[in-house]
Amino acid sequence: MEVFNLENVTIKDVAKHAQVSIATVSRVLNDNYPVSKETKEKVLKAMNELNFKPNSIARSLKSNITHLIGVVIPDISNSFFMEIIKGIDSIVSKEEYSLILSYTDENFEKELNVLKRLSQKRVDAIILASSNIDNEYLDDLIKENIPVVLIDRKIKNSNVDVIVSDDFGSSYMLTKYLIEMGHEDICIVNGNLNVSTGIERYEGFKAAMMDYNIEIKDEFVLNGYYSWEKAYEEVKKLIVDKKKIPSAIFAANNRMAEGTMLVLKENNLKIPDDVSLVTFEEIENQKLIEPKLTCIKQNALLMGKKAGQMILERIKNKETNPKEIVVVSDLVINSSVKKIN
Amino acid sequence: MEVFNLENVTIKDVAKHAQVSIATVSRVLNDNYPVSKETKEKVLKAMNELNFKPNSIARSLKSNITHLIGVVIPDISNSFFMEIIKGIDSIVSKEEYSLILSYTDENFEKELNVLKRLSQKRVDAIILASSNIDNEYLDDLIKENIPVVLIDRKIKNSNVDVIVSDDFGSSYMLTKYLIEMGHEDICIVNGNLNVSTGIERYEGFKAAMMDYNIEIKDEFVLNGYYSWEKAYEEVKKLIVDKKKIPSAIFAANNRMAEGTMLVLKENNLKIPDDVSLVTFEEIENQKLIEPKLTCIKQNALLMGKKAGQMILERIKNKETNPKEIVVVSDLVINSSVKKIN
DNA sequence: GTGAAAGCGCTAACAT
DNA sequence: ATGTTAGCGCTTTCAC
Repeated sequence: MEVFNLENVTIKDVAKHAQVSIATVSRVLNDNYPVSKETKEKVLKAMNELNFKPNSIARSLKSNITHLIGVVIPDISNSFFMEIIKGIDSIVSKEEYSLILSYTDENFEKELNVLKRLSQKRVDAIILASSNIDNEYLDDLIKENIPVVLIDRKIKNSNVDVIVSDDFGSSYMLTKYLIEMGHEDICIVNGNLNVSTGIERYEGFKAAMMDYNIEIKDEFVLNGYYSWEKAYEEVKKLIVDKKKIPSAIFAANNRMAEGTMLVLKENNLKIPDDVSLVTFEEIENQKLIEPKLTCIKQNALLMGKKAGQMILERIKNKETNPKEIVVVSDLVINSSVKKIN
Repeated sequence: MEVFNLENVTIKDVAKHAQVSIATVSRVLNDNYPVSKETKEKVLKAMNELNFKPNSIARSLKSNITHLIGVVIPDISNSFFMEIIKGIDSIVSKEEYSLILSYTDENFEKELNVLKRLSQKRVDAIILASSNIDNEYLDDLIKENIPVVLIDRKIKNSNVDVIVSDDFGSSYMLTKYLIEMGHEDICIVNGNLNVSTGIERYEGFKAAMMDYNIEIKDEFVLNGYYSWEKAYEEVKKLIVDKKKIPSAIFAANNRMAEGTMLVLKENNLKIPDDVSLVTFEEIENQKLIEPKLTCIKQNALLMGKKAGQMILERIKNKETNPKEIVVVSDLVINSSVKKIN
């Protein structure tokens, strides 16, 4: 009785065992060229007996296909991005793709490193939520023929597929809602202003304020960089140190809304009685928290699915024109905004 | 002026351009054999000019090293597991490893598929939080010489590295706390009982109840399978349909505690006045939720870091004896348990 | 329908 | 110090 080395069985071993050539083994493996029924069975039997597993690295070397997609997001703790991942995975895993997940903590240096690593790994494509609106490295990826789909965040002068929400429009809508509820002393906790979403949400806010002829006070423009901690600090400075209490606060994402909410809670400021609060994207465990926050709710899962579909198309056909898809978001009105007058 | 095909520059191209042999190029690339200073510079210059990027697939084929680590977890929405990922990544990314992230939704079928895919991808190692305490496929991985580190969840008869919390002990401690606060009518919302943590938490609960001579009522043993939705349903059945209200509820993980909490909230049952609630692992946005839940808090980040260190050691040295590391958890006492009598 | 052989990009043993 | 060459496991062209 022969003893087989189970560790590294190659088509060569299978060929020898089945007494055929390695070409034939390859053919039954890929089922892409005619092989007689008997030979096929012989080979299949041999594969089974030897517990053969094709080496996908060798395959990749020939084919230049790794079945790997790099996903780069800023924040792995943010359920918004995790929903996106779920969406992506639900589509691409059907076609046997795996995801290399990397996160950048909104740090552009880190992002560049991560992208380089992914390109060296020869991933078939990259899905990116960049932490900088200027990203020249994107051109390198294009040159290397690695398809890129941008998700959530656009990049200036890029000529690639994009999937975003209507950040400007939604932000405008949310601000308008505050204004129509009678608020004027509105504080905005901005996101990362090096990022398209950060910019557009701020622009949407400013546009609404301007359209209603409401002045934006400098001290009410805070910079939270999409970070829980930073938002907490900044809002605390405003409310505790400067003792300025706006009538409403607009948090440009969920994490910052959470940080803001904690400041309010710690200082016994009731929402909406003392301060109103709205947020761009729902916070975690919204259902368990009083009051429920009025917010823009994005469809992260759908965004992820669209990205998955797009990237698969792009892998198959690199030459079509890039598309921009805007996934609509909802304004969800809850009880965190007080009506004034 | 020569025009270079930037897309696929190989060491061959570099060699030609620098007028040296490919071996020399390889040597400067790896810096592992003596090369004269001048030659080195020539080669480096050529690499730069051609924008050469080594093909890591070809490297992998020779070396059998992919610099890829597969991470398999049940739930990508659970911050506990995301913390673990952060811990792992913080260690292994220093050594240029990337993570292939896969999740299983507590579905063992899916887990097997995912593991197979990872093994075909020739990942250098796998970090696994299995959704089944019996996992014979583990033996296959071992045979294929893929190191495995189990995290959070043990597997029966496995002879691999393991990093867990003291589920039994912590569960015992948490239950004991409830009992010493005077509770007897305690309902447990169990996790997945095909999983070591699910079993051990339940065992810890039973042991404490037994030690204090308290009977466990059948109807108070619920099965939430570590799922938010399932826990919500089961607790609702108990409280709304059967109208049985325990004096305290023990949720065996954070997601199930959240589901439980929502049932209580929807039915106007106040914690801790009407029902006490404790949870194994802190819920999301704990700080914003009233009341703060008394809980076991695991050190997920540390668990991840340990796993990262272990896997690196294991990759370097496959032949040492497997270790089991138990990371201690804290009992965090908050205000969700009413003192009775 | 099947086999022989070249080659994907790189590493490393061997030769000089 | 540098070059030549075999070979990692697979696919695919070219013969037969």
